[in-house]
Amino acid sequence: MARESTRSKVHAAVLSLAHESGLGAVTMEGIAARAGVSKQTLYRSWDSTGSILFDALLARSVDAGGEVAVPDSGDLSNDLRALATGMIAELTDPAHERLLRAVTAELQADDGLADRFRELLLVPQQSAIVDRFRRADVAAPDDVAELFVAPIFHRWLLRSRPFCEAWVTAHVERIVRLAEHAATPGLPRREG
Amino acid sequence: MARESTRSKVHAAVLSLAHESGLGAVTMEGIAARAGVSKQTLYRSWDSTGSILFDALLARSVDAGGEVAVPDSGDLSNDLRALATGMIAELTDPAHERLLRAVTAELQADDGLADRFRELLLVPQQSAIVDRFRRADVAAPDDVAELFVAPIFHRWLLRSRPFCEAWVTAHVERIVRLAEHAATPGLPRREG
Amino acid sequence: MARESTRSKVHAAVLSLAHESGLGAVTMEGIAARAGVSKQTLYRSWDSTGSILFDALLARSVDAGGEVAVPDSGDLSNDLRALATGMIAELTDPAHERLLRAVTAELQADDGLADRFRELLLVPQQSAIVDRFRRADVAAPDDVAELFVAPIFHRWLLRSRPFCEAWVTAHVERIVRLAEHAATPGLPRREG
Amino acid sequence: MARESTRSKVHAAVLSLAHESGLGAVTMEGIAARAGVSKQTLYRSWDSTGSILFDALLARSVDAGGEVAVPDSGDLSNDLRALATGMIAELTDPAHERLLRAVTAELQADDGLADRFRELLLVPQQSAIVDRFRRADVAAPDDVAELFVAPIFHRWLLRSRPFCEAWVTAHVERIVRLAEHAATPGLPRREG
DNA sequence: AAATAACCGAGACGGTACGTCCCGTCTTCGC
DNA sequence: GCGAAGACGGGACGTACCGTCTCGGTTATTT
Repeated sequence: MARESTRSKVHAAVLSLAHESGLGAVTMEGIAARAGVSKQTLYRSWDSTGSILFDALLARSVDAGGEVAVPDSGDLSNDLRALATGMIAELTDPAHERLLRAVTAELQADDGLADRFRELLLVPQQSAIVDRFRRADVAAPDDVAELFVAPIFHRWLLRSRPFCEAWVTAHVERIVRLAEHAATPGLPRREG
Repeated sequence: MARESTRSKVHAAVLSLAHESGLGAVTMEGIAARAGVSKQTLYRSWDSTGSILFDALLARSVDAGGEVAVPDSGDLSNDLRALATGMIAELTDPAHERLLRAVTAELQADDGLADRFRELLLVPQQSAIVDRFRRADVAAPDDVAELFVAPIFHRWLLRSRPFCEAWVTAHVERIVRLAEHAATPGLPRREG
Repeated sequence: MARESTRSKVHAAVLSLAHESGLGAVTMEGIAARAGVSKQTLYRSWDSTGSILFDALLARSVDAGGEVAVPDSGDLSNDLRALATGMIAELTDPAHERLLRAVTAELQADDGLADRFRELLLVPQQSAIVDRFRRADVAAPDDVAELFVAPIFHRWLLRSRPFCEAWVTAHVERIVRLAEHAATPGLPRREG
Repeated sequence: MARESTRSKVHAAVLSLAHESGLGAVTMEGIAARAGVSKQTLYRSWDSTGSILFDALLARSVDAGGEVAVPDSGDLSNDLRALATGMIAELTDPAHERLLRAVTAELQADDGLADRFRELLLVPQQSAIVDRFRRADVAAPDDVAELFVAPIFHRWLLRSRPFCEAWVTAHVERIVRLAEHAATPGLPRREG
């Protein structure tokens, strides 16, 4: 398997290409040229630009300390607001956005990639959020977490409505209200 | 602009190609060949396969009676359940899914296409749903409608979790509960 | 089929490449680049570098007036000497040799090319020589012509022995002697 | 230099590849794989597929008893006919032809290979034939031997005319006639 | 017998060329 | 005079070999 130096050269190349020239400019030949690597070396380790892109994202995420840090201050509202703000910041960060959209686009056509994406990035991240709800004794924490996260992705993926501070506040408030009503009744809750 | 017969031949060609051979097989040359039309004719009316695909989807949607029929029986829960089931059925219909995913993927890279998509397909559909909530005197009907729709798209786009009947029921119940609490208080509601 | 200007650009390119850089440097990509032509254009009209090379040689030969000029002064010895000297000059001309060797090498591996080569270049040339012998009333002119030509090619192809003036003279003398003995007896011969 | 077992494995590999898959299929990588040898081992001992091919042919020829056996029954005509028939059989033997053509093709492009080929295979073989003519007291035995051999190679290399029994007979007869006239006059000849 | 070197298999690597597909433009020719 | 048919320059695809270059794991001495 690929030498470590090769992998990192390739990762750097694909990230810079995706960032500066957009999605369509990410080609196997372009990556090879930018990384100073032969095409065969790419094909030995990856089977598509999507794989490389995903691998690069994953490596970066691992380097960056790995798991998503879900804040847990005891105040659910504040924590969710911070979380939402962070997610939005990451999704709309000009340095990342094109890259993330590229991967999302590839997911639509490549089932294998979608599987890896789900298992390695989506599930861990979502689990962390679910745990935060569970710690707040929310019933059906999976579903509530999804309800919290989905509108953010929806707006981003379908560009249906722009993000704004007011909406984040209102959204968090709605989710918290829902969570309270869904909280297991009769049990002392760690937080109010 | 293209002759009507040309447009329909092209629409038929692109739909059949997308359906039978997958996303990658939709090329300008392929469409031209399948439609019995010259490439120049395609380029005169469209600028990418995404445009053609989108145009075809739009035409089909118009032919099919146009707007999404949001049920309005007076029973919000039943109506939402029917609506959700219908959306899920359309999104996962093997005859359409590849096509819809193809367009979604193109949206990530093509801002102009994303704009047209939002204005011509997304907004009308979403408005109809918002209207349904408004008719039920739900406060912030836009946000609630989004909260209703987003998890469905989220599951479909990121393939995060499969669809199942039980989830639909629970999801609708959660949305309705939220809507009730958000309903403008003090006004007689058409439904309970 | 290819535009005439394309053909001539390609011919010029392949001839110059073969001349200056040797046999191995003649590649489809190289020809395309040198000719300012796309690879697809080459593949539309030819299936190998050998075909292009052969086509170029043929075109050049046609442009140059076509058929081999076999001298016919009435003096068989002198004519044969001139013919042999001309053939040797052409085969060893530094401007052509690599090119001719390239084609000869390709003939060994490509039956179709060998057929075309034989029919379009070899047979006409050989026929002209046979005719010269026939006009001298030589019996079995085909075989004698072959006996005349073969050693020249043999030395060239297998590099068995170098060419020199003395050998040419001796060779021609031997062939003429053989031809005289083989001449149809009892008939007045045009030449002695 | 390579271990003897390696050499023979490589020879076997290259011969079988050339035989079964044709000239183009003989590659360094293919030979290494077939022989169960690393590429580096090949490059340590040879510099091209042509070298290996030639080396294999040479080894085979040495194994087979080495020199060409030129028949010497005392009857020049019969001996030459046998010799010609043998050469033609070898050249057109389906088991060898592709291989021999491959080497001949390589000779056109590789001067060093051509030198080795001439010295190690061609000269010894040709000398044996020259000796046969010399024993028959033929004058200029080199040239006559060449005249005898050249048409056979000519027909084979340029595929100019097919081999047939009648031609062999006529060819031998012509050569013998020429040889008689060229025989040193006034000396008793060992044969008539 | 253990130490030491030479050799070898395996195969990653930067490259070049292959032959194909599709891009978007431009030209030709028939209805 | 419009439009199909398709040639054209170009760029990327994925593959096959090239010749070079480490790697370990034998072999075969050499001590």
